[in-house]
Amino acid sequence: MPSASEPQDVSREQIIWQVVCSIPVGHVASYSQVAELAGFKGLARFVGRTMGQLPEGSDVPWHRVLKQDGRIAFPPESNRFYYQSRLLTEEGVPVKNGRVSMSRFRWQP
DNA sequence: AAGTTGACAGTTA
DNA sequence: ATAACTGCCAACT
Repeated sequence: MPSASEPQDVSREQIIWQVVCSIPVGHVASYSQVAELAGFKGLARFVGRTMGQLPEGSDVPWHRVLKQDGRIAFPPESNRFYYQSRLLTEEGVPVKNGRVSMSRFRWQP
């Protein structure tokens, strides 16, 4: 029996991370896309908030999740912005001006 | 209980 | 293309 103070949406986070883990290398998805695939259509912000709770050493490819227009969600010039940009580039997804071409690299399940 | 926040998105100007 | 504004909803104060 889980303690009452434990967040009860652990399964929701699991579902979201599972969807993110299914994004193939070399492809990306938007927050809203992840939300919809996870069965939480319209909850893009919730997906973003959930991503923020990922531990640093996680296997979840969080860097493959971008805004709908292909921009990185972090503030430009920030450390995380550059980090995500680097991870994507190393995977073969070019990032120009903090942005990925969704028409080319958007994951289509 | 009420107000604020946010790794978002869509519409309008 | 950019910016302002609105809608959204769970988590947090």
